[in-house]
Amino acid sequence: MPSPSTTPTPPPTRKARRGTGRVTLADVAKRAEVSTQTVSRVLNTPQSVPPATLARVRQAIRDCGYVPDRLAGALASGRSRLVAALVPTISGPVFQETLQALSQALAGRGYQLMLGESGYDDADEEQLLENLLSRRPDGIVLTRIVQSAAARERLKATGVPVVETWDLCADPVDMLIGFSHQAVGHEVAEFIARLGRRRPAMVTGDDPRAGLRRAAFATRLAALGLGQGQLPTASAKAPLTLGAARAAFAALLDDHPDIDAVFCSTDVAAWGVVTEAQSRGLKIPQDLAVIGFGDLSFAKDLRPSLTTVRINGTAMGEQAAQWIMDRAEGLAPAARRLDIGFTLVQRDST
Amino acid sequence: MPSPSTTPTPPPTRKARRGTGRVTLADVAKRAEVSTQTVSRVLNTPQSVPPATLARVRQAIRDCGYVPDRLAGALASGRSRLVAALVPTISGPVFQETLQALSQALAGRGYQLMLGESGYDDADEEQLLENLLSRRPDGIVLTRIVQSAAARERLKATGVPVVETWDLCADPVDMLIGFSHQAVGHEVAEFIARLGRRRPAMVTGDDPRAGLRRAAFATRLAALGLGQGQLPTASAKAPLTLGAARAAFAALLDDHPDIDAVFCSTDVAAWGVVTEAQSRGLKIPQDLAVIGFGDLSFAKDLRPSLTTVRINGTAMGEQAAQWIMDRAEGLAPAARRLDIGFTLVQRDST
DNA sequence: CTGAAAGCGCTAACAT
DNA sequence: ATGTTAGCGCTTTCAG
Repeated sequence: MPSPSTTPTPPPTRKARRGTGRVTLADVAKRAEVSTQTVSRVLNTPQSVPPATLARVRQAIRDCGYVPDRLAGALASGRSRLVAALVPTISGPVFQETLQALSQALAGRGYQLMLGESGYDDADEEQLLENLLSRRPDGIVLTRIVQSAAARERLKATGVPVVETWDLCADPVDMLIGFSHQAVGHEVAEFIARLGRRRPAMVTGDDPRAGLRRAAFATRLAALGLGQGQLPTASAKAPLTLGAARAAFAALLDDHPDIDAVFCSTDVAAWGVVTEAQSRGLKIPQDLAVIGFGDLSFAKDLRPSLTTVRINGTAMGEQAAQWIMDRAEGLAPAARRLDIGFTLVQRDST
Repeated sequence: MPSPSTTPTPPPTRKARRGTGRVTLADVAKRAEVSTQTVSRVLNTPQSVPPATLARVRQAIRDCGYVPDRLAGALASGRSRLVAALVPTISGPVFQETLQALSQALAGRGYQLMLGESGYDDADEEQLLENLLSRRPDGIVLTRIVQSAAARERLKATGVPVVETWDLCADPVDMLIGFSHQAVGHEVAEFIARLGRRRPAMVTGDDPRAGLRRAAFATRLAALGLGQGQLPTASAKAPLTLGAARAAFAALLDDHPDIDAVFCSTDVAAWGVVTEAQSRGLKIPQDLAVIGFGDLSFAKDLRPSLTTVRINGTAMGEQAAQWIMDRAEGLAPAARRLDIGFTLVQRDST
């Protein structure tokens, strides 16, 4: 069948690619009888378009089933509205509050979260960061301090807004929100002294920050004259599971049956300690005081309810999102730093 | 200081934007004295470049500190290597295994995960999907069946590979991997009958799939002549927390003190039931049989260890990643469908 | 095996 | 208030 007088398909030029077949801005523009620029304005700065045009263009958008290509938009504008978050592990409950707050704060303003899993191992950190950087995120949120010097330099060089969280340090890459793990260790040691316990111990995962808390805890205990030199410690691979914590504590108890207080590196570990202790007929808190870390959602509902160190993960997530979006939109002054502290929540396990 | 004879900055042309100042392919190409094309080949198809050139270009890449812009690459190639995952909530433990498996399988082949949180509410589903689609992902993984008809049509129209997980249905959008929630309900009902329990109940979150399990459970119980008509049920907002489950079960027990078996919509709920029951002096399993759902990592280490329905979340995540990457690379035949089933794991709580 | 040209879909900059 | 032009940084296509 011969085609009508109009030529719907342009005569194929020498080489070059033809479009992907998707509906583009140009299609919408044609339909609404405006320029692509106007359609773009309707999408990005609707207040700069008069109501009549606005309505017409929006109708055209709907008619075409147009979905904007933000990849192309990002390339053209230099803003991806993508934010990368790096967590040691997705399945650990510790950073979930932070992640959730981050994700929600971002989604509310049209940003999208990319998730990267680094493991507790430093080896792949650089590789992973480079992968994320190649996606041109408007910001990167790290749930720890960047370890590798090369990675730190790389990050500084690119100039992406970076927020390090869940820790404090003297020389952050860029922005920093967290608390002092040493201070936690000290405060828990003093708390145990106040309880009158004499033979404290620790059950911990092998991640670096738990190590920081342990060291500070041990030092302050020694200063207070508690324990006998070496702090009895059961260590297991992070992230600790209920079963791993139970097993670790069981072994610890076999070696040191006279322990009367345990500081745990996470609430999950504390839960394991409580479970194991109870199964051996130990009374908590009478025979054994148990202190967790994180104040995860289950801590207050455990039997007995768990004394723990409350960390405001939500605040960190929200603040990180805020800082990054401010920077992306050119509002923020400079590097920022915030110590959000922590709270020792006293419950029935001590 | 006057500049030397060469002109490092080209004279600014009329309008137009100048580069972003970042190192680009062209910079690397200049330094290695090859075309941009060759650099691109080194990055994407190194086997098509002779070793000598390869080495020279790679050196140039290192010297410049070049980080490829995959946003630009995605635009040019039509492949973003971005995969979107939609979960009801980040903080729920149920989908974590799936997410983690997905993330790892993707990362291993250079793909990146984008995370979207839909809530258990259907209202924002379309909005959220459209947001994700505008990022041009190479695939979308959903941890449930798409509810809204409009969203289903939209997804089908775009042609993005879609994997629906954690459920089965007659008419999937595209690919499907999951199990039958009805079958779970039936099997648990029969199991309870075999245990000889006469007064079963349910503690459940208010999400649709838990509802499916409950309905099937209730129907089969009735068929088996168990219970007295209405199935005693405590329902609370999903995702259930330890505390919410405790409270819900406490209320249920007040109304129905003679309950002798409880099927819970998640292991967390079961944990709450166990905790509340024990705090009231009930013996498990003697006085009360408790059955969970999910076989989360803590289930086997609870006291008593928890009988539960094991779901292989890792398999779903890995398979979803595989299917999507295969499709993105043009390998896969067509829509696919897989029932991965489930296993009733019998432990000490029954 | 290597390069030149064209263009992916969009937005910034300049014009009107 | 709206249109025109020139790219963003990369890959595809085609030619040597």
